[in-house]
Amino acid sequence: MLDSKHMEENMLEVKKRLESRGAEIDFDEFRALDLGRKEIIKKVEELERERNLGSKKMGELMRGGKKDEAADLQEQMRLISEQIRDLGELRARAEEEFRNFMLTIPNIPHDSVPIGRSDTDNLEIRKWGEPKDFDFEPKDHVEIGKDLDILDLDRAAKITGARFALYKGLGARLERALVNFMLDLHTNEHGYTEVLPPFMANTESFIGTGNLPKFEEDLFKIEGTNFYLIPTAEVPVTNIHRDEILKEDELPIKYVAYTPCFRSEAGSYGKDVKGIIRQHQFNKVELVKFSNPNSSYEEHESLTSDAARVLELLGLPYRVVALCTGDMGFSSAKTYDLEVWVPSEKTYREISSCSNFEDFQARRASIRYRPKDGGKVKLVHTLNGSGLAVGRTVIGILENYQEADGSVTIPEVLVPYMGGATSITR
RNA sequence: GGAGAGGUGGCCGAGUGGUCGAAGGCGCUCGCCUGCUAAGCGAGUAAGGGGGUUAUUCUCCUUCGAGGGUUCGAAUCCCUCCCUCUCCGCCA
Repeated sequence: MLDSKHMEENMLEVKKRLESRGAEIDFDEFRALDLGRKEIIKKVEELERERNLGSKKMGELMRGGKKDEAADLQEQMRLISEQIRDLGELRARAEEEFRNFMLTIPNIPHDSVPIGRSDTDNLEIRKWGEPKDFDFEPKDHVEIGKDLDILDLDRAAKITGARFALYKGLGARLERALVNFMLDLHTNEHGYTEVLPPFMANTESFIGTGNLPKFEEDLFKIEGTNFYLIPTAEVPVTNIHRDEILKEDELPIKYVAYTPCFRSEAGSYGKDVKGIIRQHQFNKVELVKFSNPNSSYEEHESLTSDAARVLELLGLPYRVVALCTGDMGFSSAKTYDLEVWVPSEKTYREISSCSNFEDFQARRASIRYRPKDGGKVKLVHTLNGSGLAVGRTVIGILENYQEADGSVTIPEVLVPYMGGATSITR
């Protein structure tokens, strides 16, 4: 959520920046809702003040035993109370309307974000590693998985449906090995604290991160509750500190969490239907930071390189891309995507998305900190990034490490996590 | 699932209809004292919103788990819901 005061005072600027990401906001409506709300607040508060004064007087009269005077006053007060009740309802409605409006406005892109409309306008920042030259035609991960009997998509479809996976043998082991490898790396070497959150969260949490109210169709809802399956650990982990005031000394707080992620993938029919690129359920290790606003962009850089380090240690070629204004997520002020090389497609595919939300989520979720110098409490900045999406890392390994004989070599760092296995063979 | 207790400021905790945004303690900030540390003494210390200045100050309103109700007036009484704890039952 944006700061409504800032919006009011910099309307043209904000409008321009939002348009750069393709968001058309009706500022006339904003103004009308905001002014209407303030006007009614003023009226109600004036009446409430009268009521408070009257009540105080009433207390004095009662204690002084002046019953007649008290009776007169009581009648007046009754009228005021009625008005407060009526206007109070209007006020509640006006404030809710205003808030609902504000909740649908996306974040303002940071200055450094390239302007553009779609992913074709994204900016490549850097590349790491050399895509391998195969002296045979590389297979895609579906074929590899089938041939090695480690990935069974047909049976997953039988069990549940399309866009689900069944891993088998060393395939299942590889998924688990990656989760453990990533968690160990981020906790031991990058200073993150491991958390294991609930895999469902309530409406408030989803509003906090910006997934609700606008994107309900992307989520799986649990019938008969106000719980949704999490589409990313970002939701439960960011909400760890919802409605809290942190100490400045505690910042930055850095969490890493493994969770499965559940996405309805509404609107992506026919897209990435093959293999395990796009699933209704997938595993992810997520990095989340709560940062001092002064240093959130440094934290963003380091978070991105923490995620990239996983790819480097696994020896997977990747590139870093700065998303353009038109391609960024709703809540983000700036996003880098990490993209891993996929030999069968001869292209890079997203494997991690690292974002700085500035105070957008913090304002929605009321996550603040008390400055050391004793000033007013301030909103923190929140950040997160995949470190990494596990299923897509499996794709990267299967395809980049495949051999002419159909086997797949296990990257050295993973061997201890694979029970000593150095390759997957038929 | 059954029975009971409870949710109050950054934290703990008192408070059963008006004098309560709320005692006391802890923590924190500043000052004093002190060879260092600790202790001691004094003062200050909730958040959100509206108005006014916009630099500080000022002023008003709201908030005692959430939402309704009773009342001239609710932290306090009533109802519903959420959550926590204890005991019993069941269960991974």
